[in-house]
Amino acid sequence: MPALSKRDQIVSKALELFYQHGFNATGIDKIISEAGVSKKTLYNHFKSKDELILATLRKRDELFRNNIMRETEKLGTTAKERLLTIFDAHDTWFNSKKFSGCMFINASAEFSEQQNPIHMLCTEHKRLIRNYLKELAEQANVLDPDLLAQQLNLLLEGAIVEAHVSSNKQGAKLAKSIAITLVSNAMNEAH
Amino acid sequence: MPALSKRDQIVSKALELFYQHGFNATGIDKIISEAGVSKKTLYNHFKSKDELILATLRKRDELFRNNIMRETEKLGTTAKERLLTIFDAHDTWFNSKKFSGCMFINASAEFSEQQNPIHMLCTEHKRLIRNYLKELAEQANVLDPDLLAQQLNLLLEGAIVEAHVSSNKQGAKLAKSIAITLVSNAMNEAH
DNA sequence: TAAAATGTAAACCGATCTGTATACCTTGAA
DNA sequence: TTCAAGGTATACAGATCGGTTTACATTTTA
Repeated sequence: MPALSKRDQIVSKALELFYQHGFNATGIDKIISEAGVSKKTLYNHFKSKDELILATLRKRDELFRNNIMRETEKLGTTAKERLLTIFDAHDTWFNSKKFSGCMFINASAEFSEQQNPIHMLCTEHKRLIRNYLKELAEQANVLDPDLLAQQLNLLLEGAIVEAHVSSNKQGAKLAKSIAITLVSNAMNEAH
Repeated sequence: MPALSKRDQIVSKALELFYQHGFNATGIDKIISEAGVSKKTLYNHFKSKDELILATLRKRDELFRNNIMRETEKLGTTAKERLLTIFDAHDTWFNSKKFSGCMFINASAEFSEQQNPIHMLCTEHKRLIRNYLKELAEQANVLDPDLLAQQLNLLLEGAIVEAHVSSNKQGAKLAKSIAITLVSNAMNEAH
């Protein structure tokens, strides 16, 4: 049995190509030739390119959140610390090779209709990130966990855009410094 | 003489189509048929599709910044006020019909290589927005205008992404509430 | 009024797109 | 050992892509 199933080979390569070059700019022929798989095999596993994109983004969501959460929780011990170390985790990501922005922001740019299943998956990804922040905020016992989660999420998204569009690697640190104030205020309110 | 030159007809329609459907997803044939112009005319004015995209984004930059600055300065009188009314101006934009995110963030998603001229134009647009914020901050006499400009710019970008990816129309108000704190702190430091 | 510039419509180019079909091969389990 | 499942390679379909060319019409200007 191979290390990766054919399906996983396809998704893995699609993940790489879609992320680096975009969705409309990446053809099926390129994916199959680089994945070393026949076209029939691809269409046996996925009904259409859109289905492949959806499967790819689902995988990306899983990998990305696992990575961010692992890194965040490695760098901070308490929930309060982790509300800030998530910015350091993003900093690491921004400085990684082949960083090309947030794949879900990128997908939303190409599939901008709100009702498009691909766009809806992007919305869901952002909700899950916000929900992770909310859980941390609840554990940190702040007064309004939902508000703090929304605030920090907005800072993260601003930092991601800065990092990608403007190649500004200071975005994460800048966002973190604002976050420190917000977390501090949210804690004081709770006491 | 017509109200619009052929060139302007083309750019105007390209602006609409590229914004709504993306760059790679919008073909030259669609632009010329909707603009009511022959293909030869388009290629007389633009050497290639990439050149048309560049011209379109230059026009978008001009229109967008004019609109945002006019609205910001209509809603606020002093520079300090305007550091906050720019968030209201964005709020109005988010709630406009056919809002599809920031065209420059969208373009950066499809042309993600840093050295690509299209990507570079997006970087420049963001720099000009940040520069406008810096000018306002200088006029408001804050201690570190450049820092405040970077902070507020990051908030604006976070709000834009929230508005587009998550259809969250509260992003502008959320960002503004954070901005109030930042502006207030920046003013105190200066006295 | 004649010439030059700019426009149109449409055919055409070769490449590429998503998706299907055909024919053959390999592999694992009954 | 046979047979079905799932793999390969390749050709093909019909549409569309960016871009060029041709032939003709209109407009502008000298």
